[in-house]
Amino acid sequence: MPDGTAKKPTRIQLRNRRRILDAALEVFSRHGYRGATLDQIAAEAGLSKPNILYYFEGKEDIHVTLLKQLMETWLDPLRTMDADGDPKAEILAYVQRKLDMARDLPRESRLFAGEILQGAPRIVPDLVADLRPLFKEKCDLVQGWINAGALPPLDPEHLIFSIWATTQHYADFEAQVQVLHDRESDTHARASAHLRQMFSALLTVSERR
Amino acid sequence: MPDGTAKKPTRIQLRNRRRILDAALEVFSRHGYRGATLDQIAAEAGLSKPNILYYFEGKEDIHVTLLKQLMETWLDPLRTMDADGDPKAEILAYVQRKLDMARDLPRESRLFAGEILQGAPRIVPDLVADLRPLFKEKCDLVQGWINAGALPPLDPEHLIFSIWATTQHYADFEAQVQVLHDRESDTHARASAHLRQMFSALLTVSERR
DNA sequence: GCAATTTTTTACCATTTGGTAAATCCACGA
DNA sequence: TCGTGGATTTACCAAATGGTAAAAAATTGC
Repeated sequence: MPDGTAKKPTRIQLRNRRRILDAALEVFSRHGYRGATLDQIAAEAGLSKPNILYYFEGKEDIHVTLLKQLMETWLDPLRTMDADGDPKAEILAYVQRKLDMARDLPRESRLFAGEILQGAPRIVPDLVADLRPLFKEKCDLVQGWINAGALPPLDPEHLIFSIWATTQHYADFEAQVQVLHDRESDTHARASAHLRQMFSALLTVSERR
Repeated sequence: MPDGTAKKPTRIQLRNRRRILDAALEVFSRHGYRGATLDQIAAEAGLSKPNILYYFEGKEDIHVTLLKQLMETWLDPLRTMDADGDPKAEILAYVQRKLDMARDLPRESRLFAGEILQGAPRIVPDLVADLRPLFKEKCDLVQGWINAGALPPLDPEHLIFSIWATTQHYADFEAQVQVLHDRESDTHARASAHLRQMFSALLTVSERR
C-alpha cells in the first residue's frame, strides 16, 4: 500500500490517484457526500472498488483530499486582487474571474457548496486556517481603499459575500437557471454584463451635483 | 392506512403528519436527501419508523411533500411585488423580504438549495409549472418599468438571480459566513444595509451631469 | 531471467437502511 | 361496555454500501 508518509510516488500511483480524484469530483459534486458511493466512483474511474481503497484510506479520505486541493484553486482569484491596482478595476476583475470559474469549474463549485451547505463538517479547520486570513486581508485592503476615498463607503465583508453569492449562483443553481433562463440568450455573457453593471454602480463614488 | 385519496384527515393524522414533516425538514436540510435516514427522522419526530411509513409512502414521498409545500412559502415574497407600487421601492422591499426569509427559515432555504444543487431531480416539474410562469411575469413587470423610464436599463432575469443569490447566501452558506464574519457585528443588520445600498445603486437612474 | 515489490482482483463481511407483515393497542361511537 | 377501525409496535428482510483479507497478476530492479 502506498503509505502517505513521504516516499516518491510511482507513475502508476500518480495516474491512478488523479483518475480517482477526477471521478470522485464528478460523483461527489453530483450526489453529495452521502449520495456518492465508492462503487460509482470506482466505475467512473475505471477501477475496482478495492483498488480505490488501495490508493485512499476510505471514502472520507477521498472527499477531504478533494476539498483541500480545491481550496487552493478556489482562493486563487481572490489572492490576485492587487493592492497597487485601481480599486474599482481590481474588484470588477475579481468578479469576472469568479464568474469565469463558475462557468469553467462548476463541479468544483458544487462540491464546495455541498460541503458548506451541510455545515462544512469536514473542512471547517481549513476554512479557518486558509480562507479566514485571506478574507481578513482582502477586507482590510478594501477598507483601506475606502478610507483613501478611492471607493465609496461600503461594507467590505458583505461586498465579498455578494460577489461569491452572485457568481457561484450560476454554477450551484444551474438547474434552476436552466429552467428559468431564456433559451436563446447567452447566459454567461448576460450574467457578466449584469454583474459588471451592478458592482460598478455600487463601487462608483457618487458625484453629487 | 390513511390513503391520500381525499378523505377527512383525523386530528391525530394531522398532528403526526405535521410532526413528521417538521422533523424531516430538520434532518433533510442538515444532511441532504441521501444523508438523511428514516431513523433520524423518526427519532426527531418522536415516532417509530414503521409509524412514519404509515403516514407517508416512503422517504421520497416525505421529501417531495416537503418541497412542494415549501415552494408556496418560497414564492410568496415574489408574488407580493406590486405593479402599481414604486418600482425601486418594490424591488428593494422584495430584497428585504427575501433576506428576512433567509434569516427566519434557513432550513427551508437549505433544503431547497440542496435539491437544486443536485440537479433538482425531484422538483423540476414543479419548477417549470409554478416558478417559471411567476418568474416570467415578474421579469416582464421589471422590463415594463424599464421601458417606462422608471428604472435604468438592466437585465431583469439576472437582477432576480442576483437577489436570490445574495439573500439566500446567508442561509445556505451560513457555516462559511460564521467562520468569516466579524463576531461582534450583527450579521443580519449589516447584510440588510449592504444589500439595500447595492441594489439601490443599481436601480437608481443615473442622473448625468 | 528472476526475485522482490507493487498493483489488481476475487471473494467476502458487517452494518446500515428503506421498507414490510402481522400482531397489538387504543380511541370512540353505539 | 363492547366492537370496530384507526394507530402503533414488534420482529423482520433484502439490498446497498463501506470496507477487508488474501491470492493472483503485473511491474520493476538487478
